[in-house]
This record gives sequence, structure tokens and C-alpha cells, in this order.
Amino acid sequence: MHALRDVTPPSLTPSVEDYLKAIYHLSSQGGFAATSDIAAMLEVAPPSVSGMVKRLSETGLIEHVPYRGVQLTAQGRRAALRMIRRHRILELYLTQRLNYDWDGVHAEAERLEHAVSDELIERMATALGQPLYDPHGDPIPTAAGDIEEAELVSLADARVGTKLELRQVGTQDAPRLRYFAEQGLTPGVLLQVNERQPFNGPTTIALVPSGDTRVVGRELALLLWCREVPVERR
Amino acid sequence: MHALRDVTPPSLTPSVEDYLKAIYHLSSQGGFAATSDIAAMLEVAPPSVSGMVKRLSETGLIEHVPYRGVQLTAQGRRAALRMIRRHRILELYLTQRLNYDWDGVHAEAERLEHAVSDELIERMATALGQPLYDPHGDPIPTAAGDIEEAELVSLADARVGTKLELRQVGTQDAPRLRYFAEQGLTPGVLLQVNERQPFNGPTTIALVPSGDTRVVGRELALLLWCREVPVERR
DNA sequence: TCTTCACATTAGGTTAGTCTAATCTAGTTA
DNA sequence: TAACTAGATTAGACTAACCTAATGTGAAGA
Repeated sequence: MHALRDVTPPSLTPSVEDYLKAIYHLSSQGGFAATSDIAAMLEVAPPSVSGMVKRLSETGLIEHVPYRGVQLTAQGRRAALRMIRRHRILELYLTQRLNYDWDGVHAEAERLEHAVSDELIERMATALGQPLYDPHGDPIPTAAGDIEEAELVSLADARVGTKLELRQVGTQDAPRLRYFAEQGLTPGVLLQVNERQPFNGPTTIALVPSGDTRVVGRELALLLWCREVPVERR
Repeated sequence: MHALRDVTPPSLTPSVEDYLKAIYHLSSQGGFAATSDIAAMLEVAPPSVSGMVKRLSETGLIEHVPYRGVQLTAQGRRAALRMIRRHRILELYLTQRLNYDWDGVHAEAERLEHAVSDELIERMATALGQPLYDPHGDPIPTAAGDIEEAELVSLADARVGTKLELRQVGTQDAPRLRYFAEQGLTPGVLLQVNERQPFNGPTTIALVPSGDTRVVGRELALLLWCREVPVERR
């Protein structure tokens, strides 16, 4: 069925690669990626996204429902996962072999992921012993394009004692979103579940690098979707 | 004198970086780089070069004498040497740390040199112990922009027993150039000086990877400008 | 001196990717 | 049901980098 057509991978432009990655992340929890969210993530104006969306859906990398948003096709998803593999292997290689630290590594990988060959990525992966997780604990897709789907738990249901990464905030309500941001609760932060009061009570967490604690009521905790961070491995 | 103006390095485009590198190589033996030579080296059409030359001389990176050619300004030379440092450190890192071999390494470095940060280059240089030569024996410019000038000898004067890299062919005469190409004597090839007949006689050389020998008369040997290749260091 | 021709340049067009300003649409609110 | 509005889209313009076709130019040979 899927034969003989994409023999020549048309080699996407760096810009296209960035759009696919953004759409992957934005639509990972089901549903559509909205034009304005893509624009915000890539720091471009919304009309630029509309233009690119048109091109990408003509090439069959995404599915576009006007005024709703976009989703990746199987082909687009494959391309996105390839970029994510590159990014995460680069981050890991740079931290482990060239003493980069957490902060510096992202920007560097962001540029490099468009320039390296598949061969270089695989050589790095080999040198690192075919790693499964990047320095942030995110799973690295395989070269074949499989990724360990991190199933998310809401903070309200997370087991006490576990370490979590906040991945998704399940609301569009501005006041709530602003409150979360003020509390430092934005996607990507790491936290530890310290305790939970009984009878649907609040959950107490500690932010991980800083150690600051927060008490989150059940209503809000239900909106914070987290991934369990696998134990440290170096 | 040279203060406070280039505080913000305007960050050149990859294309501009390629042009500067090409001009550096083409004008390294004094004189001007010709439009058509630049076009040939970069595999673009001559009018594209004319256009870029206009932009680059407006930005002060090159000096353009219409119908003669171009030369780098001090600023352009600095930018070119920065790219050459990046390229050569990348080549060395890839061969030494990721088991690349001679052939594969060039294309990879060619893409990466535009994407890596200065910081990554310096980390690689540190990891390699601040190396002085790349895998082809070419000197690596310092971060400050100094380069060991490889002074050239003509093949007619090179000492018997030395290993040389052919760097420049000192003629524009088409039949001679064609003959050199047929003999495999193009810039970049490595050769060993086997013997020389007395009384302005011919020089016998061996091409280095293949071992094929060539006998070159004095008239032609005078046109072949070579660099002595430093002894192997790994 | 004049012609010729290789080479350089100008003219004009294309594609990718961005922008601002103007317009459209769908879902909510009165 | 009508009006409003947030968000999406279209219109039109710009830059970088390339192209082909047409035109200039200067140095070398008739």
C-alpha cells in the first residue's frame, strides 16, 4: 500500500520541519492545533501560519479544517517524529559528551536538528548506547518512528511521592492560565508530589529545581496533566 | 578606530558565508577571485554571483573591481576564517570522535558549519586539545582569526621525499589545464615526490591514495604550486 | 586599428518565507 | 434573532537567493 511513492523523500525545508514539530506538540493530546497557537509557538504572525498550512496540506503532510485547525497525516507525523528524535539525541549528546547543561542545550539542538544528517544522528545514538530518554526525561523516538506514548495523569490523581513533568494545561480560561503561570506551573516544569489531603482535598507539590512548594486545590489539579518522570539514568 | 560599530555581528546568512569562504580560497594566492570561478566553486550561475557581489561590497565584506574580480576586506577575511575554523574543527571532531572517514566528513561539516554556535566549536576544540591541523593536514585558524600561512613551493622545486598537497595550478591555459585534469592533478590531491632528473629534468611523483605515478616535465612542474603536508598526527 | 569572444553584468522572473492591513466566520452573548 | 468578537484567512508587499536571456566590455589576435 505505502510503497514506491516516497522513495525520494522531498527533503523538507527547516521552516517546514519547525511547523511539523510544533503541530505535533500542539495536537499530541488529541484534537487540532490552532493557527494562533502554532503562530505563538513559532513566534510568527498568524497569516504566516495560514500560508504555510496551505502549502503543507497541499503536500499531504497535514489535514486542514478551515477555522478549526490542523492535524498531522501519517506522513507528517513520521517527519515530525524524525525531527524530535534528532532534537533529543542532539540534546543528550551535547550534555553527555560536551558538557552542555540543561539550558544551553535546547537552542543549540534547535539549530542543529535541521543540519545534521541521519547518519550523524545514528552515530551519536550508537556512541550513547541507543538511549531511550533525553536529558529532560522525554522519550526518544526510534529511527523507525515509534515513540513511547507518555500517558498523562492529572495532578489530582498522581501518586504521592512521584516525580512529574507538567505537560499540558487542560483549559483555555485566561484567568486560570494566568494564575498557573504566576505559580510557575507551565508545561515543562518538574515537580514532586509531596502530599494530598483526603476527601478531594488539595495536593501539595514541590517545584523541582527550586524546591518551592505549592498547594493546588482539586479543581485546578484536575487541569494539570503530567507525565511521570522515569528515574534518573546517566 | 575599529570600535563600537560591529558590536552586533550582523549574523551572515549561510549563503553569504559560503561566498566568503569561496572567495577566500580563490584569492588566497594573491590577486582577485573571478566571478566565474566563484560561480563554478559554488555551483551557481554567474549572474547570481554578480548579484551577491554587489550586496557583499555594499556591506563592506569585499572589494569589487568591475570586470576584474573581488577581494576580501579585513572584515570579510575575518568572517571567512571563522567559517574555515568551524569547518576544520568539525571535520576533525567527526573523524576522531564519531568515526567518520575522509570522504563522508566534508559534506557533513559543510552543512554543520552554518548551524553550530561558536560555543559548540570551542567545546569541540577543547575536547580535541586545541588542535592545529584538520584531518587533511590543513591548518586550523585560531579563534582570534590567525592562520598559519602555508607557503607554497612549485613541484619543480619541491624536495625529493616530501609529501605534498597540490593547492594551486598557475595557469589559465585551457589545454594545459585539461592535461592536468586528465593526469588527476587537480587542487587538493596528495602526492609524494619520488625523484627528479638532473639538469632541469622531469620530476616523478606518486599520487597518494592510489600510488599511481606521473612524470612531470619542468615547464609544467613550475605551474603546480604545492603545500608540504605535515607529518601524520592522530 | 578593428574585430572577436570570453567573461561580466543588467533585466526581469521565480520560490520560500515572512510581514501588515483588511476582511471573513463561527460561536457566544444580549 | 441580532450583534459582537476572537480568531482565521485573504490581499498585497518585501527580502534573500536563485534562474535564463539579453547586453556590455576589454584584452588578444587579424
